[in-house]
Amino acid sequence: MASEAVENYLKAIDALAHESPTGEAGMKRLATVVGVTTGTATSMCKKLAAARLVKYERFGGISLTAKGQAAARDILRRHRLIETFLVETLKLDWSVVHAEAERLEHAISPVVLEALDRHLGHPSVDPHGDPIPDGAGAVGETSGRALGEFEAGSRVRIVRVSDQEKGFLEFVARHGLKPGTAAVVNQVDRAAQAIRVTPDGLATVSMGFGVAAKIMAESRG
Amino acid sequence: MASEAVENYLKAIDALAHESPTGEAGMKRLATVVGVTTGTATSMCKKLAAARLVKYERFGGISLTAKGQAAARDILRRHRLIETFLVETLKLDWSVVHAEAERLEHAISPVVLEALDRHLGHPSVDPHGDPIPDGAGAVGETSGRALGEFEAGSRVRIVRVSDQEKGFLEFVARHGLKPGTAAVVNQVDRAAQAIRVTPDGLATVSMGFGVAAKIMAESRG
DNA sequence: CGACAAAGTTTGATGAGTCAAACTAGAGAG
DNA sequence: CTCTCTAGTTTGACTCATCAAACTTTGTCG
Repeated sequence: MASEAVENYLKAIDALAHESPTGEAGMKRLATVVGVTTGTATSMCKKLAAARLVKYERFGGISLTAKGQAAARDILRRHRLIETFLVETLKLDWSVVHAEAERLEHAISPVVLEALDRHLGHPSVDPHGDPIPDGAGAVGETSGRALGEFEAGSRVRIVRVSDQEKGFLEFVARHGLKPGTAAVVNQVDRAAQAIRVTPDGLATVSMGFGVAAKIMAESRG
Repeated sequence: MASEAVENYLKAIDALAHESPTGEAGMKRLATVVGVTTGTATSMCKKLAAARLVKYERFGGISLTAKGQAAARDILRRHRLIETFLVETLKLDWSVVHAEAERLEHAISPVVLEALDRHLGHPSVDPHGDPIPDGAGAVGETSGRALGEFEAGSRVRIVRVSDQEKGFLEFVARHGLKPGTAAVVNQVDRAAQAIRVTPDGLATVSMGFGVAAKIMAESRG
């Protein structure tokens, strides 16, 4: 198995590549995400390239090889199953489970992981609505559009939140906007860069486009 | 928090000190248990002494300070709660959980640990019958005598097995001698260094004194 | 006592992962 | 076309945990 450090780099490269249009990660961002200096990130990328886990050329972008992708998906599976377990079984607050899973994901063995999966009934998404890769590494499609992209008056169901930042998650939970919740998009004010949403049976919430972009929903007839 | 390596040394010193009449661990045994050379163990002991976790003098025995004991009990609590969880919640075979817990115990945070404790209903012993230290570090008394010390004909209840070796645990499970089981000690043959035991409703088992010394029981009327 | 084995210690080196700081490539502004 | 800024790279050093091998202590047995 890859070391803890290697796993963290792979996970970060995977995430950055997914959110970038070019499908490649930049060294500066990578270093920031992993929490090291750019020099450290550069030398680690060389090692990862030598191990055929990433594609890397001097001053070029960084991306995962097939082998690296497989490893990243495995880490993602561990991370998301652990998060699900922490929320479902141990009843921990979903705003803290990301950090906890970050530590545990490196220590859990395949045997324990599969037992966890069984115990949880083979869930397909984690508490944030992110898909859990299956044992073979296949990841379900991420569905839904950002709340800010709906028309005023749309009836929606929230399916996913795409940020693990504690403050954001607490905001979402406080206003009852967790995945699974039905809601109505009352207003989309392009000039004010803000929207108003009413989750079923709860108070109406206002939020800026920045936040609305991180809450994904699908239309509900 | 102490590093993973440090935690392993503390755990090993604690275990060795407990099983030694002098209450101190020897360097050779310590190195073997931790899985390093004696040179490595010596230098680590110096570091631990500098951190006031162990008492150590050149060519003298090694023992834990109060601070080291507290740390060791904390690790033991994590280890045993995790083992209990793996058996009780995830239904893993008790002969493998020791190794699994060994890895997870270093990654679990206080928040997750206490949630686990709550989920399990604050158990006082782990699946092997070993006491689980409470949050304050207090450890219950280990009760019971070795099976080999009973008189022939004693009706007993098995309370603990004091070895984590896979083959031994499988032997115990195969013959239904897990903690909690009621049994009768049929015969204690001092000359043959062997005993015969019949667990309630199961077949009679023979075992040498060596094995019998690792199965602890208490009298049952 | 003296010799020897076993236990313990020291030393020098290694690999992983990291940082700070000096340096280089490339892209956009004037 | 050059200047400058930013991203990226290189280098040298450091810490942690480790090993192999040379060396020292201690205790035991003849």
